[in-house]
Amino acid sequence: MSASVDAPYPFPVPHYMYPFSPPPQIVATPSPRPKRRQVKNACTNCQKACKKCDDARPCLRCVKYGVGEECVDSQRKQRKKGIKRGPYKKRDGRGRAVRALDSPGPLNAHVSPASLTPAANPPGYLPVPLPPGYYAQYTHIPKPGEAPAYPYYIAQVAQPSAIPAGQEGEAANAQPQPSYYPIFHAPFPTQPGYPHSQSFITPFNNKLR
DNA sequence: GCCGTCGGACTCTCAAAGTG
DNA sequence: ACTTTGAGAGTCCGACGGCA
Ligand SMILES: [Zn+2]
Ligand SMILES: [Zn+2]
Repeated sequence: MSASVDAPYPFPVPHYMYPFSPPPQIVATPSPRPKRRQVKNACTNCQKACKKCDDARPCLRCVKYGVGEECVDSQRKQRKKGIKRGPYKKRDGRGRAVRALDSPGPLNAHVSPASLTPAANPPGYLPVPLPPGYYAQYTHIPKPGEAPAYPYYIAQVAQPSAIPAGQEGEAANAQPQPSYYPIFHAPFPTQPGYPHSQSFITPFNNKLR
């Protein structure tokens, strides 16, 4: 069904990844589906509901349901240590395929740089004209005395070169301090009927709700 | 139409095992 | 020390049903 905050796209591209996704007609090939991107930590509400979260706090979904105050990161378990494993199968040459995404990038990273930059587009999608180092994200910037709203922002993210190889800066000290640049605002926070009634079209040419 | 629930496919992370 | 592998732990898609 349609467009809810949970599944806003007609195709499986996370909205924070490909904000200016091209209209369907220029999506060329029936490509293998682009990789789904996950947030590092879903908030407890989204986790409970098994729904998509985002990196902003409060997250889009909590804001939508008016429970922004309850939007907190879920606790992640520590991985078990000391688990013994059998010998590995060597997969070299032709059979090697697992993490070899299509490009011979830096081999030290399990996290493909492609997943970090806007330069990477899933197969079948055209590049979008975003400045390097930016990708779009829904980010709520709370202002004192202001009701929660749904501004769209372009969030500046750390350049890939500034990210420690292999890790996306999950350590607290590696966390970039992004600055946010408002590009435009979705109209509906002040619209009557928000959030439940009317759909609208974002300038991204994607229907959000 | 919206919402909540949930099974399971998918993704991410990182310790163990392997390599030089 | 560095790289590779693979599985644990997590996210969230998509189907479904209930309700207004
Ligand atoms: Zn959330
Ligand atoms: Zn939340």
